[in-house]
Amino acid sequence: MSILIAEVIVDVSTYHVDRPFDYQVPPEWESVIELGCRVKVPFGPRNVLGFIVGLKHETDVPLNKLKGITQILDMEPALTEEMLQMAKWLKNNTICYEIDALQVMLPSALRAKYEKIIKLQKNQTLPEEVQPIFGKRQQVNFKEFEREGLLPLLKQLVAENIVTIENVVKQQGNVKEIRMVQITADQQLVERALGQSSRAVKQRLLLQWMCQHLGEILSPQQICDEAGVSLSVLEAVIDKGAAQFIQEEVFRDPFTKEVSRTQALQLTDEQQVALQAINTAMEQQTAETFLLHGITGSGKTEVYLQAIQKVLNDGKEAIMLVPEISLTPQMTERFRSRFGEMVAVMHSGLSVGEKYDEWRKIQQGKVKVVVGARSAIFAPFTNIGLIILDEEHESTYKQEDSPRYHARDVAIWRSEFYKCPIILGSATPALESFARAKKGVYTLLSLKQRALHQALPTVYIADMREELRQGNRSMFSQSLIEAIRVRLEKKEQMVLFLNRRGYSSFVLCRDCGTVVQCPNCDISLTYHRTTEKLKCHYCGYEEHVPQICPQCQSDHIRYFGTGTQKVEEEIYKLFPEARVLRMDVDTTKHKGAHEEILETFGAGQADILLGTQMIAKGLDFPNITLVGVLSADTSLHLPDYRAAERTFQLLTQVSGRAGRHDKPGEVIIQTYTPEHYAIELAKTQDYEPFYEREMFLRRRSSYPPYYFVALIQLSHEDVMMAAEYAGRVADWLRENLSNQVAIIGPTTASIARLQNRYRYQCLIKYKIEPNLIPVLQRLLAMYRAEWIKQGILMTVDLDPSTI
DNA sequence: AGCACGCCGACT
DNA sequence: GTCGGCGTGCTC
Repeated sequence: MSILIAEVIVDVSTYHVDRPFDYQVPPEWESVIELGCRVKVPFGPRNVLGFIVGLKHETDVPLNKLKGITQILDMEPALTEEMLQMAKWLKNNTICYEIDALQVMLPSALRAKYEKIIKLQKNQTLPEEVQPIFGKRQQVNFKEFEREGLLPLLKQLVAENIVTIENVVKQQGNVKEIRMVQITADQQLVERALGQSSRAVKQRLLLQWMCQHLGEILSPQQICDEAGVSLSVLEAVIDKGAAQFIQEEVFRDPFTKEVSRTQALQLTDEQQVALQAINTAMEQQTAETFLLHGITGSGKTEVYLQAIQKVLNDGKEAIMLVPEISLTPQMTERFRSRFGEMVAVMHSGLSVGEKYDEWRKIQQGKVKVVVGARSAIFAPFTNIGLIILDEEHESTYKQEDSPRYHARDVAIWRSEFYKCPIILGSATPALESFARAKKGVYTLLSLKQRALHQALPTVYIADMREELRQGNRSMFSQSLIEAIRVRLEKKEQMVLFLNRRGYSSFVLCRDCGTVVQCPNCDISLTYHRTTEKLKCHYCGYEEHVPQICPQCQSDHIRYFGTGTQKVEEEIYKLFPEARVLRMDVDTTKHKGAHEEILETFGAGQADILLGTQMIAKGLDFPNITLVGVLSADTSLHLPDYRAAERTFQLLTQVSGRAGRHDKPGEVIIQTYTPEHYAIELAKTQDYEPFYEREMFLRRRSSYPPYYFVALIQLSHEDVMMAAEYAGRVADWLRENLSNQVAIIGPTTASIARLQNRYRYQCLIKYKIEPNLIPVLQRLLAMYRAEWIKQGILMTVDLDPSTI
């Protein structure tokens, strides 16, 4: 009979092996093995993990070269056939290795962990030098030898066959098991035990109790508590055979708090219309993409919830993506209170084990809804009825390293696979999305009214140049100070938003103007008050705050810029009675800190919530009546064609935090460029005028959505080398791409040096270029064959989120 | 990516 | 003569 051959993608992330390798499936596993299983295979001189991507009966590989699979790691395949197809699509459309595409779909717990183990052979004795390492053990980790610098000796020991080296392949996380007790005692056994000596009163008691609970599986603790005996008694009884310990799989529970159930809310007419359109698409099983454009507070979430309810009624599954953890506590709570145990969550705040368990709940069909960040788009459902991307314009939906996928694109791919609709929801859609909706590629659904008919907050623009002219050199405009005072008096809450990007505290010499910079990157160091240190946010470099200027030795050196800590201090100077809650990377480090801060604020235990990016979204508290944006400009002047769009989105999002309930809201935006259209139009929170204006500019300079862009980044330790090869890239692209394509560059990247490497980039703008991917692949081939040896590093990003 | 193989300089 | 430096090439 013919043998079974498996095609395996091995866990080695390099282009040389980015193709399936054939392995023989041992006959006894032929009925077990399935597509998508993880397997252990010999690869060259070592063992690696791999994924079965094909099964066949023939191979071109000569039989003397064909090896067999060593082990099957999954009885139930880790990857579905859909995922295998999706991985191929990802590979071709984002230019990545297939193995990376496969890995990204799995929780990190299932990734491989490789360990080298040194085993002492039987009847062999170790020389004295290595005795202390082994102690009484029969095997030790390779690293222990390495640490002691005993590698030459190890080589000798291997040669003499005293020890052997084994490569073990494990996975990073495991199923959590707890010890339970199964009560198996039959009547006879119990009687016999009871009939014995009158001693062992406690055991007798326990046995009697067990008779009432035959066949049950309980935790040891529970049995001891209920029967009123100690653990040692239970162990004694188990010894006699009246019960036995068994290992039971459990899910680690990431939810800390109970939620009460809620019912569907009454929909407004607009919401009803939107829901109806979505429901129709679900009924007709069409892969339709809806753009749900709803102003802040218009009740998009309620539309999602009711659409998902229909999915559940139809016996299907739903994926709900949210931008990042900032949304998840409030958002997941809302989902759990509506759908209870049917919900799994997936975000970066979970431990490896928790993520694995949530993933298994999805895989085993124990839940029907997943609420999660970007990677949840790969949730292993097999009957998806609806996919939702909330705040679809968020750049966190784009993964910044390989595979550089956009969750929106994956969502569309999966919706076509399952013939189900997608909802892209936003108050400020990405220009690309709105343009597609206007063209009819997406179906536009609009919510123009706030759900509770509250008025939109009034937005006031504070011209900081004017403030400066009037001698106000503080970071607060007069109007903002006044507004804060009023809120404090009225005992209402407020949110102050600091757009910190590129504007954190730095150290500047007042004599020569030197800003202390990172020695490895062209970035100024950020001052951290808590540790009295200067830190580089890009490479992690740290140093103590200098007492004198490193340039001119002056001692007139001081801190500038506005970190959240600085703002907090300023607030206390002006309003000593104010209770400020600061939410930034420093205060949200530990697990659950996010939730704690929001809860404290929600409970009214603070007047002012002060924070960065992370408070811009989702926050929904009735008592917030003022939102202050301390500096709207910081994101406006970044060298990125999306800077204006980002600023408009951000301002609209933060403004939406005010006056969501019965109290009217007010927003104060401080800026040095009040005449900029992104700021002027944020004032009226009117998306379409902004869209028209921005589209005009995009068309004029040939940027998306009119053109597609691809970004090639290149770095080298030596400036000249980096510049030279960046030039070669540009020349080569100009030669090989059609003249319809614009190639911008080479230019220095916005951070010209990072981790001691000089960075250049080329931008490709194109409309239709069928050759683009093949040409880029040839460029990459050239890079891998020659340039990489020169120390060049190059990356290609189709559809970059920042440039 | 690892790991082995292989071909050249400084040591016992 | 040998140990070990890291260039080159392969992995079903």
